Amino acid sequence: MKIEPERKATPTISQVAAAAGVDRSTVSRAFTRPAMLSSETVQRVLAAAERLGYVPNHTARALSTGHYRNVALIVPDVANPFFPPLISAVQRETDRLDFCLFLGNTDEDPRQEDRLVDRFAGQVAGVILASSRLPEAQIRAHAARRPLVLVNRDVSGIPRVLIDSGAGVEEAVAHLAELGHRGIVYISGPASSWSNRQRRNAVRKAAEKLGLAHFTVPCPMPSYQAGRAVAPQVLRTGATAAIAFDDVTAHGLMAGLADGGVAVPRDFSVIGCDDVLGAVTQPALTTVSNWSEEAGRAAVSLLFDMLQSSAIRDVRYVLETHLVVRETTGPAPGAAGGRSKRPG
Amino acid sequence: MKIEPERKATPTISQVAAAAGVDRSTVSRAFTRPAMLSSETVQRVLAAAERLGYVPNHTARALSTGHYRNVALIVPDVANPFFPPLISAVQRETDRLDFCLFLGNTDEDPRQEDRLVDRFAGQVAGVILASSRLPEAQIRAHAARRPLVLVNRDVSGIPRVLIDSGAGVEEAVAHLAELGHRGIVYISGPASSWSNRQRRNAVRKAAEKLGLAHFTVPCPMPSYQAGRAVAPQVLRTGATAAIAFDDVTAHGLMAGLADGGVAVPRDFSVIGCDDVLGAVTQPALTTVSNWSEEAGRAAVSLLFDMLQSSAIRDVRYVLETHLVVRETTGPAPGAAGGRSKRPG
DNA sequence: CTATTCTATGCAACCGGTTGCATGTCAAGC
DNA sequence: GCTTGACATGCAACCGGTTGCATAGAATAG
Repeated sequence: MKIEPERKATPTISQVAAAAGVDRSTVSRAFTRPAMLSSETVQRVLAAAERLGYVPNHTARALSTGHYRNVALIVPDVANPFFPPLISAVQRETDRLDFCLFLGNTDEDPRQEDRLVDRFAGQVAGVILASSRLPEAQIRAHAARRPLVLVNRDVSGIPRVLIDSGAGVEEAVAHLAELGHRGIVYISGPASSWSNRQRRNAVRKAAEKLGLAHFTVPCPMPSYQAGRAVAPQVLRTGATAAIAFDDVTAHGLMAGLADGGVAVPRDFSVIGCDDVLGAVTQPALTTVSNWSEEAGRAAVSLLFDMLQSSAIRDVRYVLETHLVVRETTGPAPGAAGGRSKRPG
Repeated sequence: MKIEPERKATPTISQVAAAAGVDRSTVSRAFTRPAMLSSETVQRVLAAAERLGYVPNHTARALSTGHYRNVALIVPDVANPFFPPLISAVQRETDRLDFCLFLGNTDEDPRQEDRLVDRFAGQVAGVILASSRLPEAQIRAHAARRPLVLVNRDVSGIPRVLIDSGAGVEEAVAHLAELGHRGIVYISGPASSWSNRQRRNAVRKAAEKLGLAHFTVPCPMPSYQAGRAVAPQVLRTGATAAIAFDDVTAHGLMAGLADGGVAVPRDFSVIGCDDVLGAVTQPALTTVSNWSEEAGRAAVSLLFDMLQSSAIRDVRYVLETHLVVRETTGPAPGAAGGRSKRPG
């Protein structure tokens, strides 16, 4: 009466051994260390395996070797366009190294993030945490139990790859100053986001250095809708330009401005972060570049470094960013700024 | 001299057994069937486990039970906005059922798809293949070996969830006809895509029924760039409206039309498919709806049905679509059509 | 008070591979 | 021609759990 649903007729090493007339260990070696066997035997075993449709069982192998050829990647929101390129890169890399990738989605919820890490434990070689929303103590606790790499989260002692938007944001502020803007707004992202803190600080520092007035408008979620909703609040500051936490928020803001009859870039300038929308907005969005694919690749690389030498070093892998000027920034309205177009 | 990188100090069932002064099997039962033991023993074992920081090993359990509490999802392109909501839904569902999710990305390459299915085999309870580009024979071969569910691929005998864009596309053609358009273009997607064939056929059938001229312009990849590139070719047909394989292609087409000075919807009408861009294009895209989240949920549900009752039935789960009219469709230029705005 | 049924636990085999060691074989070395 | 060694393969233990069956002790029945 018991149901045996998933036990399909997958041949095991024993069946291949029987078919080839050798010991199970020989079959195993034919796959893992063929050089150890006579090429004739290898041929015979491989032929038998092929004929039976044998595929080595990952699980059994992991159990006996203790090496789980799996990696887990945990992200806050698959649907946020920042992540798909990263996910894609991580998948490509792990795949190249013959590993399988587990994907976890936390919906921006730290508790869920915690649960996922534990769930994956025991079947992965290591974990990559992208844009973790977990408190530092918990990250450390997890890192103590298993190889762990962070993306866009700066915890000393834990290998991490950081996309340093600081430089790009600085350029962005300078660009706005040069266009004659005297007041700018930063539209913030999730409070627990490292990138958000980094960007906010960069805006503040650069604005102060250049003598610009600066404001922060909070935006709870990095989404189009949320960005659209904060437009009135942004305008109320009296600033003439905004730098948003990410492109999606910036895109929403543009829509919100359009709703209020404010033209971009004539009346107001907008800059995003992450460059994930490419030039697909109308007008094309000026933004801070961001090689998230590169970040994914680097994260996998770091993780495998850890697996190979257990001497856990303190690695901090920083990726540069810069400003990509497109069409959403222009001279400050009214002001005499912007070296061109001086109204007669 | 051997490196033991990933073997962290995780206690095993044996150590807990020793600490609690019982047999390994008793420890196992304390976790899996506590009712079978005296509550006193359970307490003692659990206490010992707690003290040692014992966590059951997923891999070992899977090996001995034959139940892998993992599911694999394979998609052609994580970065295509059609997939993230689907991925997210699948992840959420598997998670709810206490399963882990493997993610595979094939880059639209059938060979890669094939390799991935095999790689995941042996550590998953089942596989979900979304928008498979594999020939039917190979899909059948894989389905014969393990529980398999298809999304947007119609192979009889294999449980599948289909997003029936037929109805929505028909509505789209009717909508264009009503607006006075006499010639329409279908911009096709990947040749091996079931959705593409379905949409192309729906356009043809509906156009013939309504007496519209129809053309097909091939577009190798469903991407913004590719869509943009085919604009001249689309215009050359002399049609006044286009239905694109997906929103991304449609969005690209809009850009391509703008490049050529063609205004949407004044000079040309555009309709997408999948409704993944929401209202974020400018003007907002008229499109065919598409609950890809619902598809993800349904796929997981089907897969678990299969796991529970091995009586593999022929399930064909169809999701409806309809036209979402926004701002990229308007009366045919010049023509007397469109019941409003009759030029004097 | 003995025979019988439960109940709680231990024993040992098994899942599907891997791997250290033992063994058998054949060729080269002296 | 016999020893020595290299090479190819088999044997069996092991990875960390699960589970059918056996058994001992307690509870129940007669």
